[in-house]
Amino acid sequence: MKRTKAAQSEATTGRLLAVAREHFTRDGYAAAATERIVAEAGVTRGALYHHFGNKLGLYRGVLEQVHAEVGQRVEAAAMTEQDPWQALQAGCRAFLEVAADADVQRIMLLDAPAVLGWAEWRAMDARHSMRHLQEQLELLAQEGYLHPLDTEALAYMLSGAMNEATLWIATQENPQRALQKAADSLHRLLAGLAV
Amino acid sequence: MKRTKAAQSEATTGRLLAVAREHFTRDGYAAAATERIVAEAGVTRGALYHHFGNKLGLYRGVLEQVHAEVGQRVEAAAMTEQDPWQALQAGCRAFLEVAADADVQRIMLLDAPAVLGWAEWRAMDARHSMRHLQEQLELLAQEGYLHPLDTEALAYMLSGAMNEATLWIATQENPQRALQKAADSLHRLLAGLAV
DNA sequence: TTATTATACATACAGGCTGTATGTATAAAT
DNA sequence: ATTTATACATACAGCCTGTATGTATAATAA
Repeated sequence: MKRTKAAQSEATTGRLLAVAREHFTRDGYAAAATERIVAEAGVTRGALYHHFGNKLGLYRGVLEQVHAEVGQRVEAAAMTEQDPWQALQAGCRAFLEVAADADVQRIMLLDAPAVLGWAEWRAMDARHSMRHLQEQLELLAQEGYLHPLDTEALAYMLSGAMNEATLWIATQENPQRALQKAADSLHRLLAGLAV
Repeated sequence: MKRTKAAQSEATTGRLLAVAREHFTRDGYAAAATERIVAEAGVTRGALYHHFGNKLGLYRGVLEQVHAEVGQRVEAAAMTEQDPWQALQAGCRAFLEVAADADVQRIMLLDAPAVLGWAEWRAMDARHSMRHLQEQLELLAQEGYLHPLDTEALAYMLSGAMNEATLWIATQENPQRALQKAADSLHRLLAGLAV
């Protein structure tokens, strides 16, 4: 069986990313051993270091996937609404639902800031989910719906509030109910921004 | 020179905590080597494991200190105001200022959630800073100043917003100005909660 | 006062994990 | 057909944590 190098490479990196994602979710970054990841992926650590450079590189790859998925789903939800306010609300609500996944919580919210540092973590987030949030806020501001505030500061604070909310929701015995409470609270907070 | 065991113990744990705090702040939890910490503290790893059980135990000790300091300063600021709304605002503002310290940012905000897990991190926070926040919200709710909302959900979201805000502020070239922007935004968000 | 016990460490060792250096087979390019 | 580059596998060195064991001294009991 002959395979092209590109195909071989893609197959290996794909398996590594998939297995690593499970391990990073279940064990966390520190306790996830590269030896166990590569064994489950059917390769050796040589392959990992060839494709990703080091353990951190593999983590970046996984994190990029998670961020991209979250960003897509949030954007999709926001785009169903025409009214800017409704779009913002829909996007926020979608985030609260999407971020309920264990992968998102452990990898993207809990470990990533400590592993990559806040700046790199935020930079990656900015390329995906949070960019939409700030754009939406700026749109509202330009159309005069918003009190005169710094949209950047606002975006970070709202993002932080939602991140914390999803982690809180996940610990509640009735997550559905907790989600509603968080959404209500968020709704009220956003209401304070409107003129 | 004869020393009592209790005094000896206190002196050693004190030095270990002080040195560890510096290392955890500068290097982060993962990269802080116990060997280097004990060397700088003038003891061996035997002492560390005797008093703190393991590296995580030492981290818990440091974190408890940081949390306690932050909690005290926030409470002190809040207590200067009589009006519940003013007290809440003052406490929030104080937190934004106190959490500008590198120790607080790296240890308490960035690493702790990943190292201890969200539940234990929040439990420790609840015993210090966040307890005041929720109490204040409940006070406001009971006196009818607040829209009917879940104060627990609200407390987590506001806490998350402020945590993120301080980390953002620290990256801005003009932190003083950024602090003001964040405080303004927070003020507006809180305004949405009032009836 | 003396014998015993418990505390506060120091030292030595074992195991795990990351990163690097090196070797090899095969696809791609010349 | 030969050279080169890619995609790995293997072996090794170094660091770091936790544990097991030894020891001196303060606290306690007899």
